[in-house]
Amino acid sequence: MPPISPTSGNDLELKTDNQLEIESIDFFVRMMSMLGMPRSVGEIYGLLYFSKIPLPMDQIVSRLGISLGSASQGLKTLRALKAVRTNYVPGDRRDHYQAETEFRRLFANFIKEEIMPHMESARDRIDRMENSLPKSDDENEEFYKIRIEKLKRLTRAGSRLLPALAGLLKF
Amino acid sequence: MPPISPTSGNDLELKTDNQLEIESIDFFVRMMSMLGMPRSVGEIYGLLYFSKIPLPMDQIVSRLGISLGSASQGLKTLRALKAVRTNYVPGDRRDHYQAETEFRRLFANFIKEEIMPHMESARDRIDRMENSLPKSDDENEEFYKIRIEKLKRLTRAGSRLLPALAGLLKF
DNA sequence: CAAAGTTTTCAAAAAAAAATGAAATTAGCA
DNA sequence: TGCTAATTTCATTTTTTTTTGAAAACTTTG
Repeated sequence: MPPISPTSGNDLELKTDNQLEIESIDFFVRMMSMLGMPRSVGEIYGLLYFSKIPLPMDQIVSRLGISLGSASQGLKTLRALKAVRTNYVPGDRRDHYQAETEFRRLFANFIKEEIMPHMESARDRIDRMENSLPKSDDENEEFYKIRIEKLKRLTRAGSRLLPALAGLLKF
Repeated sequence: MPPISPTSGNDLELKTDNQLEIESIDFFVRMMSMLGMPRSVGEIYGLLYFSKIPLPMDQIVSRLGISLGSASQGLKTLRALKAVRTNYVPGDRRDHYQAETEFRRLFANFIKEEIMPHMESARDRIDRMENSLPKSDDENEEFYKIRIEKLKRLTRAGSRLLPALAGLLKF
């Protein structure tokens, strides 16, 4: 699955261009995979990250050699994370995609979309733990209470710290 | 796959015990899975987290209804993360496992073991990107340089910030 | 409003990850 | 040292996730 020629350029540029693209795709495939994102999402973002011009989906498909379905689904994911924006191109009815390269914003969105919902349901589960604690105290009650308290502190710290984290990124 | 009786207690205690255990296992399965850990790892940690006494592997196996292989592999992972410690019990030749419940320490270890190695190889990959930049400048060189610079800042920020993060957890 | 181009959806296939179970290894004890 | 319990390893199976590809659903425009 060799990538198809970039929009501009002669052979030498092309080769160089591709080399950077390949490294970029490699980079983001790994980074995204750390964040639990599928390969295709990393590939798409990696391609767009070093593309000077916004690319339509069919170009993404042909350059990466992935299926339309993957591309569509991957772009949907990236849109949800606000990691790509669509660009209007006059006289072309395809959407043109461009990478959002401000990592601070990307990060903030990731936390909001992917992490925070889990924090909330974690709190619910801790509440349920408290309810399943016996009112009638047994010898272990104190032990259990301490463990539950630790979980509460953990989720509280997470809920406060994670959203603040993006702000700390002083690039 | 019903969990087998806890080491101590009558029927009522048992039931209550199990309820908390179930919630705990549920909680940690999800939390660990957010961090990319397999189900079994979350189950084991969740079980140990609310266990007052350290448990040998065969008890973990029978209570969770997982295989020996899973348990062994899961405990290996947890040991690598220092999320469990082994306990010596006189007159018993099995290892007894106990959960490390100080989340700050757990977190610090996770960052060190699971994240930092990736940051390092990310730097290598960025170096390779710079090498694949054409010396002979083309019209895009400036654009590429800026993109690469952003990646450098990202990895630098990550390498500084993440290890510091654990310290911020003021439980 | 029809036709062509574009994108989404989703059942099926493929790939990747995790769990199993039994053989191999290791470690404690008599 | 030899025996046995405990643990690890790893090829195979199972489960889960991701990708594919083609049909359905939109959308623009002639």
